[in-house]
Amino acid sequence: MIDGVKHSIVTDMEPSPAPTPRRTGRPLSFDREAALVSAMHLFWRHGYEATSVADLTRAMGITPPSLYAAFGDKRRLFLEAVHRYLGGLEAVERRIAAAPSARDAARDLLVAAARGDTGADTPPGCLLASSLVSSSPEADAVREALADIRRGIEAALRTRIERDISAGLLPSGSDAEMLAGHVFAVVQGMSTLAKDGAGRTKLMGIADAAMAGWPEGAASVEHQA
Amino acid sequence: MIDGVKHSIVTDMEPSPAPTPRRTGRPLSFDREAALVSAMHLFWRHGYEATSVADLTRAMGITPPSLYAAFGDKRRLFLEAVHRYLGGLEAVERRIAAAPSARDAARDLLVAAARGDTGADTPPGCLLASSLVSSSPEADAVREALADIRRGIEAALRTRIERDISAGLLPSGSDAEMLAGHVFAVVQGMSTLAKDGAGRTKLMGIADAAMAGWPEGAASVEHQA
DNA sequence: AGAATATCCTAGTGATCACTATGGAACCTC
DNA sequence: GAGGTTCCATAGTGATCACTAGGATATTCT
Repeated sequence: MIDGVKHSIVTDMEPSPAPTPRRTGRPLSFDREAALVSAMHLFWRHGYEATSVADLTRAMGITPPSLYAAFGDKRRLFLEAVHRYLGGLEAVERRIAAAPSARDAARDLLVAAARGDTGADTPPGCLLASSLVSSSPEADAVREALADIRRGIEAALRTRIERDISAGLLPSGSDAEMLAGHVFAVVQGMSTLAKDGAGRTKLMGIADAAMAGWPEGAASVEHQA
Repeated sequence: MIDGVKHSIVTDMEPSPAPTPRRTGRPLSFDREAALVSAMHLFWRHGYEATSVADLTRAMGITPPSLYAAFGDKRRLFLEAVHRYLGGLEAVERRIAAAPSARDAARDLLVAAARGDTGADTPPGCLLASSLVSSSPEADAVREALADIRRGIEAALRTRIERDISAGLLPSGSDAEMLAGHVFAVVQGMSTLAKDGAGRTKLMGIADAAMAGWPEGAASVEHQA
């Protein structure tokens, strides 16, 4: 609970205060969006702490003062890159909520992770899962912000599962927290496997194996109350 | 394939060259084993890169020259801590090979991970899974050594599964690589969840959920050839 | 005792860390 | 153009990084 981080889906630690379009003065000499994407790729490949500001400025093609003027500091740049990575945090959760069934939501999440972790033009693994799992004390606040995002996505999946249980589409004995936790653990784990060299075929097979235990219709189930 | 790391279970990058008992000279003024355990806990909590030599010497109660004399350097100290963490690398793989069945091996691995990730007197998460997933270029060799250990354990599980398939204890259509990969992904993922705050009850439930899809006896199976 | 050996601590190595003060340059509105 | 505003690059800040000379100290061997 460092620095007053609340357990909300939208973390307290917002990236930058919205880049309001300037009306006067010298215009930006670089493409802010392209620079952000470069930074995202660097964080994606090397993680938060192992990516230095010098690395970032080199890849983004700007000098340190420009980086700080445009993005605040390394921490906010990273969080903005994460938001950009997720295509907007809310989009992920909306997509889970809008899935035809909890099973579809779970499978979509696994397949999207398997694909995203093994893109031909992107670093292996998942930015959200692997860029900051262990941290030094001074990066703990950033880590906690990431954990908050992870917990938010997991909670969205759990909520979706609970909805299907209530609607009778899943056995009433199903444990939504464990089902969601399992799927989410696989998503996290696939990122490490991808970084260790696993390819898309393998991750897709793992997604299948993970879904094999998904409860069938509204029949008997092993965790009966 | 940095620095000639081979894909063997015992990595090229050995920790220290076996602490041979000295016969003359000033004796060690500290408990090498206790110091190693202190270092292990620090790496466990903060990861490889976020743990500085200054942090280590403070926790171990020794000065930098003593650390370097006793353990080589930070990299070798870390790898020795990992070996110590696993209770000897071979022990893990021997245990997998010696399990009564592949199913037992998988379940044991998951339960051991759930327990190990949530010990009352140890940091949350798994040293092997979480201490070095993303790395700077100069730590890549260490990361690759860790990945080698991870792949070795996964391979041991896959081999154990293949044995049961050959023996007819699992459906012949079972895919050993995917089953092992799934279990291993869950093990990795549980570590992140533990670091994000998940407790033992939750991780045990996830272990159950992961095993729910394990193929039954030698009957029909969905991945039929 | 004296020689040999190995560890001890103090103090520092150059390199890199995230980050910024300063002042000139480029754009807007007038 | 003039004045105001904002971005640019140069050049640095002190702190920390992993690591190590150098000389004193403690133990064993002869």
